Amino acid sequence: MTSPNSSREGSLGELEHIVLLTLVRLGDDAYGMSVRSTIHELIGRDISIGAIYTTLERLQDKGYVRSSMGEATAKRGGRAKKYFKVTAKGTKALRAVRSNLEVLWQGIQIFGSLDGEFGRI
Amino acid sequence: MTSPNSSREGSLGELEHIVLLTLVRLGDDAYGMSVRSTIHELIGRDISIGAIYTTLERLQDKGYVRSSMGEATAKRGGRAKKYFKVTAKGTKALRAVRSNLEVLWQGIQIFGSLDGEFGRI
DNA sequence: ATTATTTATTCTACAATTTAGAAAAAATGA
DNA sequence: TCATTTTTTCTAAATTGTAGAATAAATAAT
Repeated sequence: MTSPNSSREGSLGELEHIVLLTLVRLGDDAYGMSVRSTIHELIGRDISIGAIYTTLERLQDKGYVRSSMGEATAKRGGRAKKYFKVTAKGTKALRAVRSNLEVLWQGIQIFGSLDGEFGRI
Repeated sequence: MTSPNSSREGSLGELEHIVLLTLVRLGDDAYGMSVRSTIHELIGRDISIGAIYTTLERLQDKGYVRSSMGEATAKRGGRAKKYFKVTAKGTKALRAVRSNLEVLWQGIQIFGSLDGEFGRI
C-alpha cells in the first residue's frame, strides 16, 4: 500500500464491531469473560476467549478502547479483572459504522421482513 | 480447528456484508464495476476493484451469489459484463446478519443520535 | 499446607478476509 | 494498426478472526 486509504474510516471488522458494541452495552462491567458471555447470550455466537482478547487488544492499539485493572474479589477464582472502556474515538467509529449500515440497508426489501430498527447511537 | 464452529452462521465479513447488500440493491445491473461505484456513492468508501472481485468470488464459493456472463455492448470498452445475483442462501445470510445487528444495537445509546432505521429485510 | 477447582488473562500459531496494483482481455475510436 | 475505454483476472501482502494451550491468581477441599 502506498497511500493509506482514508475512505476507510467508519470501518470496523465484523468482530471488532460486535465487541465494541458489547463493551458499550456492558458499561462498567465490561471485561473479557463478560464480553464473551454477553455476545453468546445475545446472538448465540460462541467465540473463543482467545479471540475475544486478541480483538480487545487490537481495539486498544487502535485507540478505540482503554483498559484498567480492577481488584480481586473474594470468591473462588476471583482474580482481578481487566476492564475495558470505549473511548471517544471508539464511539465515533461506532457511529460511523452505524450510519453507513443505515444507508446501505435503506430501501432494501427482502421477504421475511424483520421489522426492528436499530437503537439510537 | 477441530470442529467447525456452527454458531457462526449469520456471520459475514464486513466487506462481504456491504457487497452482498449492494448486489441486492443493484438487482439486474450488478457487476464488479457497478458494485464498486455504488458503494462509493452510498458511503464514500473507495474500495479497489481487485478487492471487489475477490470478495465477489469468495461470496460465490460460499454459495451466496451466482454469476452469469452478459453480452458485449456496442460502445467503447463495452466488453461483456459478469453479472452477479444473490442466491436464497445469500439472502438468508443477510437476514441473519441483520437480525444479529438489531439485537446488538438494541438499546445502545450514544450521543449524537442518528435516528434512522434499517430498511426491511 | 498441599492439591483441586474456578475465574480470568496471555501467548502462539494459523486461517480467513480484505486490500491494492498490475496484468490481461475485449470492445470501439482514431 | 495503435490508442483508449471498460471490464475482469491475477498476485502478493496486510489485516482481521480464530482456537487452544499455557499461565496466573484467587478460594475450597482434603
